[in-house]
Formats: sequence, C-alpha cells, structure tokens
Amino acid sequence: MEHLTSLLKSKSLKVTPQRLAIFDVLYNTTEHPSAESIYRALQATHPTMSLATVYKTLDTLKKSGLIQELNVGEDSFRYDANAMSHPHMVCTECNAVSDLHTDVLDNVIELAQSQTDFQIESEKIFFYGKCSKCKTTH
Amino acid sequence: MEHLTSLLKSKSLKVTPQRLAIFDVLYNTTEHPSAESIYRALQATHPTMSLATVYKTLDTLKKSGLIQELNVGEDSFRYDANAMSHPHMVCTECNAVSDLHTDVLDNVIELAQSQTDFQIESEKIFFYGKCSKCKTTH
DNA sequence: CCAAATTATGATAACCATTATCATAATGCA
DNA sequence: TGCATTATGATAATGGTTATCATAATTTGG
Repeated sequence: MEHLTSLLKSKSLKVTPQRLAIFDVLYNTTEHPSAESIYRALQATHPTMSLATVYKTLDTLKKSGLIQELNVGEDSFRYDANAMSHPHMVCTECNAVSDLHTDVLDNVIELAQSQTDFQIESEKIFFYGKCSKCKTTH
Repeated sequence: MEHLTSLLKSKSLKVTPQRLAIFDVLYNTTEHPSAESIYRALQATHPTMSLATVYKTLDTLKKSGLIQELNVGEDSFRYDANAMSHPHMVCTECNAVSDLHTDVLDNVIELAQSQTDFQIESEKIFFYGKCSKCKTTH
C-alpha cells in the first residue's frame, strides 16, 4: 500500500481513502473482478463509495501502470492488480478468470517478432477451457 | 459462397441476399471490419440493408462457426471470415488489425497445457505494436 | 408452380456498461 | 490554517449491441 501512496504522490495524484480501498480489494484477490464486483465488495466497508469513483479510480490506476484491464470477451472489463503482461485462463463453465503460471510464453514476443515485420510491443493471451474444478464436475 | 449456402441449408437457416452479401464483404477483405464498417461497405450495393440485419447475420455466422468475433480492446467488435484460431496483430498507431502469419504459435495450447491443470480448449492471442507502415512513418 | 408455414428483415426502442458533467467535499502545499 | 487544486458522489448522457414486432421473403409439401 505504501507503493500505491508513493506512486500516486509521484504522479501528483491525491491519496484518498477510496483509491486505497479500491486498490486494496484488487490486490487481495485472484478473481480478476469487474468494476461492479469491486463496488459490491466495498459496500460493507465503504457504503458511500460511488460506482463512478470505482470506474474513475480503475482508470487512474490503469493509466499509472499499476493495474491492467482485461477484456476476456464478457460484457464488462475485469481488472488485475498485476500489471505485468501474463496469460490468463478463462473457464467457459464457471466464467472464472485466473492467471496462468507458465514460462512457456515468456519469449513469445521474440518468437513472433522473428516471423513478422511488425514491431511488436506487447501481447494479450487468453486461454479458454475448463478450470480444474469444472473439468471434473463436468 | 456455395459453402455458405450449403452450410446455411444444413442448419435449416434461410439463404438470403443479405446473408450472402455480408459474408461476401467479410470474405473479401483482410481488414477485420466492425459491424458498422460492414454496414457502410454495403450502403452502395444494398442501400436498404439494416444495421440490425448486419448484427444478426454476424451473430448467425458466428454461431454457425463460419466466422469469428475479435475483441481487440476497441469499443466495438471486429470480425474475421477465417474462423480458425490464429493470432492477430493490432497496430497501436493506425488501429489496423491483421492476421499474423506465423507457425510459432501452432502448438501453443499444447505447451501451455503441459504446465497447467486446466483443460484448455481454445486461445485468443493479440499482439500490439506498430505495423510495417507505421513503424517507418513513426 | 402454389400456398401455407416458417424464418428473416427493417425500423426502432430498449439495454447496460462505461463516461461525462458538475456541485460539493477532501487533499495537499505554502 | 487557508487556498488552490483535484477527487468524490449523484446522475445524466453515450453508444455499441440486443430485443421487439409488424411486414416481407424463403422454403417446403402438395
């Protein structure tokens, strides 16, 4: 959280309870929640929090490079407190989104770069299928 | 186009001039257009075509497995007449979306599968950067 | 080829996640 | 502490997409 405070200050952004709370929710979950989910999660502790503030704060954090926005193909965005590019897994059964821990794709940009004349700068990789729970429950 | 006709018939879907025209536009471009773009492209030859018909037809073709929908992070979807999964390149300068022709990612699912207990079924891969034109024009 | 049944089209309204607006409140610097 | 600046909260507006429904086109069985 000190990280967030110093980052905000370094960008001349104000440190507010709302920003701390929203980042805190995102930082302490692996669920990759949507703005609406974060808003609901904060109802208990921050009942006066506005949904607009959640949206604006997520935008601020995104532009500050602290979080990333995920577009997995649903009707709303999801967010990840880890801004480093990494592949995600989307369960087509329960709609859970999780990080895919693998080093297989570490050099995927270099590999792709070697076969194209595009100048590749970043990538977004999503895998779709059944998570460990759903593949057995089926 | 015979392909489309027989496919529609095999699914008990009616063969209409609108469906043929929309697929024809998509099949004869590499631009991965949005519904709106397809609608505009058809204004000249099919001035009575409704935007709603474009949307409904794209949905029909998608569900029939003839085309795929792309979510590159813009405010609207794009479409690809090639339903086979393949990586796409998005130019952050001119917003062009193009197919990335590479065999580097052919076995990407198998590689990722070997390091996770998820049952992976498909993937979406997008690279972002500068296309060959924009990287020189800078 | 015709007529009934079914499905598609076109026009428009509704939807809903996200963004914009703006008055008020909170933050941070001098 | 006081002031300038930025953020918040409430709500309206936006815009891509979907739903609705009367009319039109397609298909099929005779």
